[in-house]
Amino acid sequence: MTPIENEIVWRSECPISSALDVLGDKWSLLVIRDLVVHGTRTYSDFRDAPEGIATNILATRLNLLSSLDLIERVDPERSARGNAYRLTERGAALRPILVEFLKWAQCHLVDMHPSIHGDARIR
Amino acid sequence: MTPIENEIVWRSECPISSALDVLGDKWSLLVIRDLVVHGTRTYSDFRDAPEGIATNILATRLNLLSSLDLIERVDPERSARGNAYRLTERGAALRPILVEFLKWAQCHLVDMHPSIHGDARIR
DNA sequence: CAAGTTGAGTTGCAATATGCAAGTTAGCAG
DNA sequence: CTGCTAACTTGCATATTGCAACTCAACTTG
Repeated sequence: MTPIENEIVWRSECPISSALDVLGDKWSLLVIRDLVVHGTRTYSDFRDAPEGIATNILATRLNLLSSLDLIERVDPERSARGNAYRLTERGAALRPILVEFLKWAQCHLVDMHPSIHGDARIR
Repeated sequence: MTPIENEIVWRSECPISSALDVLGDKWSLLVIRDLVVHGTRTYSDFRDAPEGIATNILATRLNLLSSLDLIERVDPERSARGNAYRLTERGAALRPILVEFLKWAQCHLVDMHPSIHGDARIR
């Protein structure tokens, strides 16, 4: 087990910049998306999502999001195997961000990405 | 002038994933933020923002966002010098995403980032 | 209970992307 | 036409991502 360095470097005191210091990459919000859509997800569920996240990236993201208290194990007592992840309250509060991304993409991305799913909804 | 490769690789047909294919990095949404807050910004305005974007990154982001029609020059006829950028309609439609990031950060990031600006508003 | 299978990661290394400093170019002011 | 400066570009060091292979512990099957 590597002692993971989770030091976030805050680029400024701007809240938006700080949110992007945490979530501003291609994968973190997709992990959150899967949890918003499905409620709980195991490691292999995430790994098998259509975007194809690499397993090392997945592991570091799950660790980072856990250490920031955005996600947690469904059963903290049990071992990793079969022990899914779910959103904490703080993580669930990211939902409106995903909703706005969804709305924007459906309005403004359809013409540059023809096969985009134009009528998806977050349940 | 380098012939810039602007090929976006779409990881899936999911709209949220596609939005992150475009905007999922630490800098793009900060450029948008500056334009949402200030209306127009020149190259040096962006460069001098507190987050300290490197000039090569800034140049590639401005090119990318322009080619995606999220931002544009205020005066398309004139040369670069003093010719600010502004949001297109498509870019301005990103505002609600930034608003949700702001709200989330102010609620949930204050305790892990003490000096965050807790009462900022997007005008 | 030994052997195989599967979930949940690690590790090593190649390919990209980011960060930093310095250099270049083209408008403008005088 | 000379110097100043905004707007980039380039080169190179460092960090992050992506891919494939490997480990390891937890079940499950005979």
